[in-house]
Parts: sequence; C-alpha cells; structure tokens
Amino acid sequence: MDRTDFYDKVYEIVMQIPAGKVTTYGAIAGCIGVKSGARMVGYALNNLAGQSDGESVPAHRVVNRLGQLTGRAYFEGDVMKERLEQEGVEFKEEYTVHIEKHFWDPAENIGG
DNA sequence: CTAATGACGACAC
DNA sequence: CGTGTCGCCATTA
Repeated sequence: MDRTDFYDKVYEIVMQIPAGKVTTYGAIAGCIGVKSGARMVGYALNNLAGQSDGESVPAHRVVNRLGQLTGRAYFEGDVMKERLEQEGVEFKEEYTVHIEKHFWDPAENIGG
C-alpha cells in the first residue's frame, strides 16, 4: 500500500518517542504536514493492532492533547497505563498522564 | 459520488 | 467552566 505514506510518517515519529515521554495526536499530525489530521493519527495507531511492526511502535506513548489515554481500549487491559508508569510517566488520573511535564515535541526531533 | 465513522481539536453557547 | 456542535482527513460501506 503506497497510501500508507501517512501511516509511515506517524510510525516513524511515534517510534522516536523516548521512554518516559508522551506526545499528542495533533503534534504528530502537524509534524507530518496534516495539521488537522489529528484524527487520522489515532486511526493509524489503531491500524497497528493488525500490523506486524505494531510492537515496534509505542503507541501507548501517544495521548490526546489532554493526556487522556483514550486509546487504552485498544490495548490489553491497562497495558497502555502500566507501560507509561514503568517508564516513569506521572499520572494525574487513572487514565490521564502529566502531558505538560512529559510532553515530547516531534518537530524538535524529526522536523528539525 | 454520497453517507457514516473515528485512539482529535477548536469554537460557540 | 461545562456541554454541545462543527471541522478536519482518510477509510469503509
């Protein structure tokens, strides 16, 4: 599939996310070029559920702009939360990370 | 092509 | 400040 170019971009960025850090869908979408493709980003991550390289993409480090683990439903149990905790990410709520402290800007590592 | 959906985001009330 | 609505782009039916 050549149209997966968008997905590749998402994966390439998400794979660069260091442990203990998190980023947002909008940030990734903007770094790719599709600023308003925030929804598409989540859509691409969801696709990982069936991709063999899915394990290579720490989609659990991607949360919405509020730090909410909206996609935890696509992980096994609380894997998305437990993984972030074991990496050192602080949580404000049961399923909300401290995005303000652990925010990771892809444009500072990919685009620049 | 049209209509509906989605791990989102911003604006209006 | 909280709720409600539209827009965004790609995929699917």
